[in-house]
Amino acid sequence: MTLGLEPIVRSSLPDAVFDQLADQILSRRLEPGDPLPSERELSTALGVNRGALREALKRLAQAGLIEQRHGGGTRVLDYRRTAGLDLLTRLLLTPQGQPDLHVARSIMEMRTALAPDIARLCALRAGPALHERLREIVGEMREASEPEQLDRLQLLSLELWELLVSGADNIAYRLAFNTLRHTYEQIREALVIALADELRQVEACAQLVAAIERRDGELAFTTARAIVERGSQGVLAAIELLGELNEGSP
Amino acid sequence: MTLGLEPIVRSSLPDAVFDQLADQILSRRLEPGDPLPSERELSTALGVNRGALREALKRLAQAGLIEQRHGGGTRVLDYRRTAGLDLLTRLLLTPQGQPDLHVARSIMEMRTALAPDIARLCALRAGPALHERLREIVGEMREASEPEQLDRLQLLSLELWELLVSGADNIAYRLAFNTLRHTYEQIREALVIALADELRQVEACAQLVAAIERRDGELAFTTARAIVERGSQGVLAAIELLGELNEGSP
DNA sequence: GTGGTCAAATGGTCTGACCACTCGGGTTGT
DNA sequence: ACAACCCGAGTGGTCAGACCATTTGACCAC
Repeated sequence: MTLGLEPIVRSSLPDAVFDQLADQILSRRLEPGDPLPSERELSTALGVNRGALREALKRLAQAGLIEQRHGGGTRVLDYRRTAGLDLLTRLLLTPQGQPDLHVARSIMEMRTALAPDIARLCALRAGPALHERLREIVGEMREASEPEQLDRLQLLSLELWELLVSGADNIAYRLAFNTLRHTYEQIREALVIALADELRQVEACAQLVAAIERRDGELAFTTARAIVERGSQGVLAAIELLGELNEGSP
Repeated sequence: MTLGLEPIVRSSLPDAVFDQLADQILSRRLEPGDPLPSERELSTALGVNRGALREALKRLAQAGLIEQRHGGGTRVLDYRRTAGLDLLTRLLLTPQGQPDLHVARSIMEMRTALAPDIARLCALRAGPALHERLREIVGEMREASEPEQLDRLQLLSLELWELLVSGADNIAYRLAFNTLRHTYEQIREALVIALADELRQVEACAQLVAAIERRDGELAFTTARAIVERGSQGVLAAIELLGELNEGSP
């Protein structure tokens, strides 16, 4: 029995402060170079303890959004120059909860650039144990495609790529994949539809796995590229359409 | 007059705590699932105030290394599944200060995958203002290559890629580039030597810029790929050699 | 077994104080 | 008039101790 229950989110005080200040900075209401109010001012203004505020500020500093100088105040940084990829998770959704099209396009492009190389390295480096698990996933994908269950196909696709990334034995790809997956999960439902074409390519996935088992890096590369481009092109086209619509009604 | 002075690092208490715990986790001395001592225990054990400790823990949680549960203790996570790309900065150097070869290889591979697409997008999207600045950089590169100044060539190369990333108009690439640059700067001096072959390709850079000015995405892609592969192959070969040496003397 | 109750341990928050550093303006010496 | 110095206000950094909120598991009643 599935009730569709979701765990209750109990956001802590520092989290709330972090969210609020991060939004102010990312929306350019606080511009790079601007000084932040003092910790004492901020804590009273936000109605939280200074300790809680400081935990939030430390996180903002780690994220590359602000810079604290002992005795010299706190300034807003230009996140486009100082923040790392992890910030993507916060950038995708605007404070109003809608996906930012420019960010979405960026993610799709990055995915298209990385996925083929991940498949290629996986073909070169994965062992038989991983091959076995890849075959299992493909088997489940086939099951989920006869009476088409897009939801399940999406989860299986994620699992497949999880395995491919593991097999690629590249920690940078592994971590970047984690970041992309976090952003992905924020709009998972919308992406089921946008990526439907890609998710339906079960046989292409089977070919990809076969190429990997034969340790054919180049074939794995091109096959993966074909799979991923199918989805990306669909999403990019949709984004372009939406962008033009938005221009008409600013 | 250049004295080669470096700014004095005044690491704060939370930073020191963060470093120490992060090293414990990344070196697997604390394994995923392991419970961390309570905040009160840790703070007395480390000799710092609980507030300072908490700021460090918050950062560890944001980095995806630990998970705090109100009332239920704090556990170590599997950073390979939960951390984002930003962690790369900490992974490259072992606690002893030596570069981790597996991480270095990963970074080189990622760079090789991203750089060509960055150049391609830059060719498609950059405007004349950027073209102008690109030409300037190439000009300076030529100056720095007659009596060969590898140091200066390295800085100019970084500037060039900084501009290319800007021109690509892709926030994901932008942020990933920031992360990679941070890791890069940690071993900049060693990389001057390892990437010498790549840095010397000033004329190839000129061709890349020319391709971008002609808005020829495909040409920019292949030219950039050629440039970057030159350096990566050298580094990868060196890494393989060092790896074999290490196996002989564990 | 099932469910309720309670106490201990843990993380979350608060208060108020003091230390360390930066910065700008006033002072001093020339 | 100018430069060097000094000092105090303001800021971030650290600390101690207390109380609140939640989890957890042991214990108990049914």
